[in-house]
Amino acid sequence: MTQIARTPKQIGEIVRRRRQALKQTQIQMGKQVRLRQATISKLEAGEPGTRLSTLFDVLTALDLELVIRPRTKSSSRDIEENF
Amino acid sequence: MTQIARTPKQIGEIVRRRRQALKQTQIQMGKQVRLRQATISKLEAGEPGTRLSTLFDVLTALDLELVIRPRTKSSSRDIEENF
DNA sequence: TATTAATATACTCCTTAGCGTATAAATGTC
DNA sequence: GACATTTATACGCTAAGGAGTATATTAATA
Repeated sequence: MTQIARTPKQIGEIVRRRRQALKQTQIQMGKQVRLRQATISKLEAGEPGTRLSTLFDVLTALDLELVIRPRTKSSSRDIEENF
Repeated sequence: MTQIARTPKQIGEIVRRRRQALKQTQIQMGKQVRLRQATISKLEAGEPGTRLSTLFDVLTALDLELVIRPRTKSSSRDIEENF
């Protein structure tokens, strides 16, 4: 139930899966939080330039929350991969 | 150790506390991930327009990871507060 | 309190998100 | 295959992030 996201692409995937699990369309979601269908499409596609406010709007619509925590041992060794 | 962020401002606070806990300056952090000191300053201040890529860069520098999960009962009742 | 380090602002430039609107391209359904 | 629904793209436009650079403010500390 709790998924780690290390890149915008991963966030997009999580959002998409959740939206589909809730059986909602991008348009329906967009209406709830006043975002265009195109905007949601790009977020799900993993656009790195997506704004934090947009992400939070979407998380709200999907009843998801964001948690920040120290990287776990198992994952922290791939830090360099991001650069 | 694991903190919930529901707004850009809360993310900023979490980032700032973590950075200070690691005894780093905004400049030092910025060098690690090629971000200007000013950019980090704005993120910590809670700029809603901050880009996802910027957030991930910062989380990487601070050895933090982002988790997405369904809202907990205790917190889900304030969803409307975001709108 | 004088000085130094750290953070917040400012200015110009370039790029891009997100808006409205519209349509192409997939995907589903009969 | 035909039609409907959903998602991906496109165009013009406005607003704003982040770059470089520089400086004003605000802590820290001698």
